[in-house]
Amino acid sequence: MSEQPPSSALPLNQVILGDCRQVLATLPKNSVDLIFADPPYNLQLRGELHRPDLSRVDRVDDEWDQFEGFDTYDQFTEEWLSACRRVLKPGGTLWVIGTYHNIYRVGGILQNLGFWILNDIVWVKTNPMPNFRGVRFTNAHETLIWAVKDRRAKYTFNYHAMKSLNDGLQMRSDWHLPICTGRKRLRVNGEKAHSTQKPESLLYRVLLAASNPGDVILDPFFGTGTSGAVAQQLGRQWIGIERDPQYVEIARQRIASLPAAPDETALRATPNPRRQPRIAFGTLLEAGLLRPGQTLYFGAEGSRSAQISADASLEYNGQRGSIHQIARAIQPGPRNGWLCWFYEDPHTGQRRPIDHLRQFIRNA
Amino acid sequence: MSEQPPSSALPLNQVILGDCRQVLATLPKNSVDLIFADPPYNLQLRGELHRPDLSRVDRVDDEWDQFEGFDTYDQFTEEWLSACRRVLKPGGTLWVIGTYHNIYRVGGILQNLGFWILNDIVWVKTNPMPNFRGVRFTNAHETLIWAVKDRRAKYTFNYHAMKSLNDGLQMRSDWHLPICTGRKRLRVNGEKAHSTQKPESLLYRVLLAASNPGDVILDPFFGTGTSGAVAQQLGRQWIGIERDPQYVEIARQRIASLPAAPDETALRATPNPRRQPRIAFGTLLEAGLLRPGQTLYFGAEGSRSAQISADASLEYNGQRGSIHQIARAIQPGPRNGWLCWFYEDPHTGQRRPIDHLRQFIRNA
DNA sequence: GTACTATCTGAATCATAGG
DNA sequence: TCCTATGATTCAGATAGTA
Repeated sequence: MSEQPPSSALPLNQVILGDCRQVLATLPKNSVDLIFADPPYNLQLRGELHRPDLSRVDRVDDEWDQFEGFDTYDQFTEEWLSACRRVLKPGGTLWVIGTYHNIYRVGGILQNLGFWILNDIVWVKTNPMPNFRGVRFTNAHETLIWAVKDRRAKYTFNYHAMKSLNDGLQMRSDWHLPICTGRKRLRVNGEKAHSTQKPESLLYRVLLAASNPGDVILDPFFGTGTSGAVAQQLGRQWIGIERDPQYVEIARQRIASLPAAPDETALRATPNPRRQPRIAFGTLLEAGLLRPGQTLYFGAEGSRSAQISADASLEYNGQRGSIHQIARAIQPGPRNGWLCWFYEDPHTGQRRPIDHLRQFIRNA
Repeated sequence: MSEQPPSSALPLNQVILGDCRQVLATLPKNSVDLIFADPPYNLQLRGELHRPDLSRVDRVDDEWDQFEGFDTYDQFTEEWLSACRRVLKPGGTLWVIGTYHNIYRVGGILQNLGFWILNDIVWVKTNPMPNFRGVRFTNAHETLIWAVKDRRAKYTFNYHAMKSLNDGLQMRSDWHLPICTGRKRLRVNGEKAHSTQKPESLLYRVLLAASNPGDVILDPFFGTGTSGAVAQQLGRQWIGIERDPQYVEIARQRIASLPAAPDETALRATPNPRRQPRIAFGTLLEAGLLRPGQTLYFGAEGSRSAQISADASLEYNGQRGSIHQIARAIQPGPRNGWLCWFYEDPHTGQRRPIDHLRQFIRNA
């Protein structure tokens, strides 16, 4: 769980009707853990919402108009990305999904705003729509960008949960998932309710990877509410912002009809192995497991050795320092002294790593 | 074949030493059919990285990848992209490869310059380097952008060749190919000659998809010349531009030592779509296990033989078709081409069924 | 020659708590 | 902000060496 959000000020688990640029300005800054955004592809598509004559809008072949189109889209993009950045916690992360029509604009602008890209992910569609005219490659993927607000801040990544989800191997940046079809596709009067409904499997992986139960998930282009539905089922809090009243209504009904969230044990992701309490090397002396003057050997077989001083420093060829420092002096590079140094078992005469003695302390 | 290039003015099949921004300015405009560009990625790596076994990762720290910031990188990008655009024919296409470090800058800028994106392609690596610290997703892909100079112009896309290469299914925007390792990786004194050498299979697919024999292929960041080597083997003309004299020398030697290009019939792409076996025969070509123009023998001892075309079809006595179709043409009845056709082992001279190579791929 | 093992490596924005 | 100590962390494939 992340640090406590000022959740009293947040309209949690609600769909808010409005343009995300204005709505986001009303929310407290540094209050959201994760933002998932599925923005409109370009200005032309946005225009389609207002003007019925799609073909005219689509026939932008004049170079100036084209540039004009990019300019307007870029401005829109910069506005909603800035507004998102303000409400994110420093270690909060942004996910944006798009295609080649818009993702290069979005990616460049979010970098300019100071977002730090952690990965880009390709959603490889197992069942994409073919290219009917045979003039290009089948457009079989979409791209997600995962970025943190502040490069130096600690972000949430449930590494072990992802590894577990991927059958014991590290989760990779290519996700092979089917598109949303069949019963999962929301319909109104037989027609699909939203033209770009994302599959819940995609959001499941995003939220499981980069948030914890109780975290606040915000979606500035909520549409029919896939992100909210998955957040609800995964025990996350959510905020949806959507401009279209019809979508808002569909999303509200969709989420209201969900079963109650599973209990918390089911939601807990594969945890990181618990951090072991820190034990100082000197503790081994105090416990009598090693004594001053005793010899430690570098490696299980090598001949190099050092003497333990009463203050738990090692003495080696006139040098003096911690088990880590002396190990690095012998073999430059990152060294964990606990694994480098061996003591001689007084009974068997065998060498054992001093890490065994530390385990002994920890278990006691 | 595209319209006639003013090839007299072009320095064909040569590596030119110099900065591509200056060199491109000396070439005639509207003269090049396809540009493949693998620009510096601007990786911005910080400290050293070690594997869990404490071995050090040999990072990309070449001088050519150092930029002061996004501003400098953007300016550099705009300059080389503009210079490329000038020499391209109106229907010529540009391919650029990159990762999230740079591809959003590059993609945005090329759109601003008037390039029209046709597809983006993800090269999904079958054997990427893992994320050793477990703090992100394994970075398992790179992105290629395919764009045409003039949106209204006719560009080259060998749809049926791609379909044939993909075993009768439309070629998709996700390409699953291994990275360049082992013997294929050029070395100097045991060290890799170039830190970012691309696999030939990737260039093979690019050039087969978007160019025709005789076309002029230009690479402004030639490096050790993978694009030129593949162009040569596919019967395309090529121009390489490279700043580093060492890379230039390596590339020249590499291409000079190639076998002669196969004849033109072998290179002609299939005019008609065909049916699909389970494993694509074309994969053997992409993997470099067989090459265009190579001879296959019908049976382990017979004298009948056929030539392999670049799009993985066979040519036999003026007939053209899949390994199965041609096998049936020779011996009517149900035939499994994988078991009928034999290749000659280059070392032992023995004939072996191509099914061995399929097994090799399957095991790999 | 074969089978098995050990070693090496690849475009990577690769840690964090505590003093 | 910097420094130090401690701990957490890898997959596929090729090659070389050994039995």
